[in-house]
Formats: sequence, structure tokens, C-alpha cells
Amino acid sequence: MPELPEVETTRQGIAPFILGKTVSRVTIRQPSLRWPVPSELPERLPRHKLKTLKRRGKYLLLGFRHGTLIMHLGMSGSLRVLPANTPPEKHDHFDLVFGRQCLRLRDPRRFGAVLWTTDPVEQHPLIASLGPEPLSESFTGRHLFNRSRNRKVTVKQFIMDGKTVVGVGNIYANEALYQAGILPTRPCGGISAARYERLAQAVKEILARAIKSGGTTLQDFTQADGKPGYFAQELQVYGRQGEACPGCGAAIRHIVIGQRSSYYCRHCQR
DNA sequence: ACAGTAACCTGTTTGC
DNA sequence: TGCAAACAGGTTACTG
Repeated sequence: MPELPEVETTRQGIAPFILGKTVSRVTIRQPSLRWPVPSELPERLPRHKLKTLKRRGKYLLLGFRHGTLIMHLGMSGSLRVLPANTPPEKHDHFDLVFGRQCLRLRDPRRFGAVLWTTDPVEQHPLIASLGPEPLSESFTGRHLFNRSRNRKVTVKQFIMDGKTVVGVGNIYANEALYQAGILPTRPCGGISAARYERLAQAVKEILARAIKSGGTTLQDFTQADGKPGYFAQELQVYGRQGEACPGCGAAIRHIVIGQRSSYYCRHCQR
């Protein structure tokens, strides 16, 4: 479900309710997520104040004086702030309670994660090898060009790899390649620096616009207040197999690349 | 180091 | 209508 815009939307939505607040209780209902939820959290977190709430790629980082809680929403996760006495529903696996309010993780497919580290979080194995933030200055066309030389994977797989750049999932990879006019199947090692410049620009624009729209709701993504995101209406190619390309009117095509659905226009992308 | 595939899990949609 | 297969926004782990 959530790509970078959805995670950022979530971060912004929950921050005002939990930043600076003190944890009163932790409830683990389902410890079996992507990795086991650390069983010591209910002893370790209460009485500690949440000092920072950051995002790195699609990871949310909840900073405490004595460590960092790392959360990931996987394919189907969502976080909401609710009154602490709200009865949990079927897939509500984890609660971080702050007095009368509670941060609740719901994740039907359980590909999400809740982890704890006392080391500097940037050294955590899941975080340390990540590429640059797409909305930062260190993410450039030159970076894409340099990293892709002598590689053969398709450009779509290349930009979806978190070691290349973080936060570009399947939806926005399709959209960025369309906007940049690049065929998703093209081997990444043969694309020119000028075209990578266009692609980096497209990634930045699309992610920034999606964040402003509150993310993309396809089936069940909700912002922290329970409202859907509105970027789905602005998707040019994703999920539009057979529809007319907004640029030239040709039918949008659908293929599978690396087991992920891919959509493109054969005329506007080359 | 790279490329390709399977794996984790549940819910919904599609096809016979 | 019923049932099974296919598919879904992510990422790691394993194989060659």
C-alpha cells in the first residue's frame, strides 16, 4: 500500500498528536509481523517521552532518549491516532498508548514491521544501506547515471531498488517513467545522463505532488485522520490498461516486470 | 557485485 | 453460485 508519499502523509498526520507526549502503555496483539515485534517494548517504552518523529524512505523513526522505534507499513499497513479506549478490530496488531490517545497499527497482510534499536538508527542494517532521499539535493540525474553503468536490470527495477533511491514504489515508478518518457523495460545501463536528469526531476515532482494530495488511495489507504488520499485521480498510467494515453491517445499497455504490474505508452515512452 | 526467483500473509477480484 | 487461481501499494533472503 504505502509508498513514500503515504508514509510522509501519515507522519505529518500523527505528529501533532504524539510528538512530545509520554508513552503510558504498549499493547502487542500480534507479534508476528515481517519480523517478531520485540517483546520487551511494553517494559521499555512507558514513562518515556517521544522526542522526534522522522521518516527515512518508507520507515518511520520514533525517537526516544534511550532508543528508536522503527516502523514500516509494508504493503497494507496504516497508522491512526484514536481514543485509547477504542475497541481493536481484526488486524489491529500494535498500540502505542499516550494517555488518552493511542497510535494504532493496522496491517492485514503483516508485511509491516515494528523494531527497536538502541544504536544510532542510521547504523541499523535496514537503514544503513538505503540510497538518497528522492526529495533531497543528493538525489540527482547524475546519481542515477553513475549507479546504473554496466548494469542490465530494467530501469523500472533500478529505480524501485531502495539502494538506488528510497521511496519509489510501483505506482510512482510507473508514473515517473511515463512523465520522463522512458520505457520501463529499457536496461538501466544504457540510458543517457540527460534522460536520467529528466527522470530524477519527474520522481521529485510526482512525489511532491502526491504528498500535497495526501497520497494515493487505491483500496484502503487512509491518512491518519481516516480520510483517503486524493492522488489516485491524478495517476496518468497506473492501473489504466487499455485507456487512452493522456498525451497521444494510444492505448496504455500493461506488462509484468519483475513480478510487478507495469503500465506505459508505447509512443510517448522510448 | 549482479540478476532472478521465492518467500512472508490476508483480502479481493477474476475466471471457469 | 461456488470455488480456485491470480493479484495487490514492499522488501529481504536465497540461489546461481
